[in-house]
Amino acid sequence: MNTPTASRDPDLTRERILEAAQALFVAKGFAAVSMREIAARSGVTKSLIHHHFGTKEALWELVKEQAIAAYAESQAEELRETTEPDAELLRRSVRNYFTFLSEHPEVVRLFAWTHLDEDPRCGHLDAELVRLGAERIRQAQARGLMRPDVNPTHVVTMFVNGCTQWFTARSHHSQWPGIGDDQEYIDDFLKIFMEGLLPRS
Amino acid sequence: MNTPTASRDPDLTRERILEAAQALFVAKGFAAVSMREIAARSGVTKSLIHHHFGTKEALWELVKEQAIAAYAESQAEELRETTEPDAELLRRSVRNYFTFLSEHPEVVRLFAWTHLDEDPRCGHLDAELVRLGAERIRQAQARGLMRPDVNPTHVVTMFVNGCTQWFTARSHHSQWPGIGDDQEYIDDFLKIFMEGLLPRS
DNA sequence: GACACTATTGACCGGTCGGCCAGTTCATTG
DNA sequence: CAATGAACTGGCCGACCGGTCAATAGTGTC
Repeated sequence: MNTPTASRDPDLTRERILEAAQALFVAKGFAAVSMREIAARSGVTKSLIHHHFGTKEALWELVKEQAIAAYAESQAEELRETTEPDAELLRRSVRNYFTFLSEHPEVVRLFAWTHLDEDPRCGHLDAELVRLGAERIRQAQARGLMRPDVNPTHVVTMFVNGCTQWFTARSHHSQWPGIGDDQEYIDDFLKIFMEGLLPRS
Repeated sequence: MNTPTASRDPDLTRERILEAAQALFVAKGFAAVSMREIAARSGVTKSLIHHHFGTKEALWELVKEQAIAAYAESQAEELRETTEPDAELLRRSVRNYFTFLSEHPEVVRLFAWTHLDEDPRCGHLDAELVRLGAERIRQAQARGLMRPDVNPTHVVTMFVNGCTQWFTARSHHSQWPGIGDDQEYIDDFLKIFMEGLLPRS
């Protein structure tokens, strides 16, 4: 029988441990989480976590890799749709990126932890994605649809930063007077960003 | 005599402890730093740190407050110069903000840690600064110098985010192909940002 | 039904943690 | 020159840390 009894299901166990570890690491970071906490939350023994994943570091790396993989896959899918590289495509890409982050706060926080660790791996993982995005900007520039006097990679960086930091620093600027919600912010961001990218008349 | 001997100078001692604590907290965050590390780095006993600052949490809060205060003071000084609120003022403000962050990486990192702690205090500390900045944008809009169809607070948020995340996520996008240095990035950022803020013809 | 294998447990290890406290040293005050 | 109080030290506490290990309990195979 390939349906394991409820009492012993290593795959499910691994999954439960990973879920608990992700939730705790996302909330408190690597150093502030103990293996005992993860064990308690996932309902297994600490020893069992070591049995399945080795060290605490290895578990942390796995959690990060999962999040980065989810991010990379989502963005790769986005870029796979080969449309004419024009302003409309860029506007849609920004909106999709923004929506993805809003729906995956765990990715946002794990990225933030990773940045503070100065772990460069997530950088060269999406380098290819950025290269593709920048290439499309370059094409749009060549066709006269966007101003040619800005570095295409900086255009990508600017929109990624504008979206990411909105969610990362939410607790910060949510208290600023007059600030709007997600939709209002990204709408204003796109107004300024897209208008600023147009070629000068 | 009011010049204390070198052997016993509580003010200097406090300062040395604060310096060591800041360096370590900035580099590794609260949870990953031990009181013993801070003691070793500042050349005093662990007990003495407790004597001067109480608990580890209190020391952490003090380090954060110092950084936020340095930031707030720098920006308040910037806004105190009452010039005509036009596009040039905004451009200069962005450059100054960007330069400040590049010269104070410890502030950038402490802000990032604070965001992950979801500590809202830094948000309502600079709320007044943001209010002032947004007010100037509003005036420029009223005079027809900037497009009126964007939330002034979002304009401030957008430039703050664009600058902050550049330094926070440096280890990330420094590996992206074709990325430029600080000056090249902020130049391109300003090209797009300032152009996008102009009123439509 | 015997066997091998792995998931799972609980006890245990050496080490580090933040904090406390009794005692000592020093500078100032009257 | 006491004496008061703050600066400062070293040792200690109980709790918790990540990790190991031998033993147990199921699971699938011949």
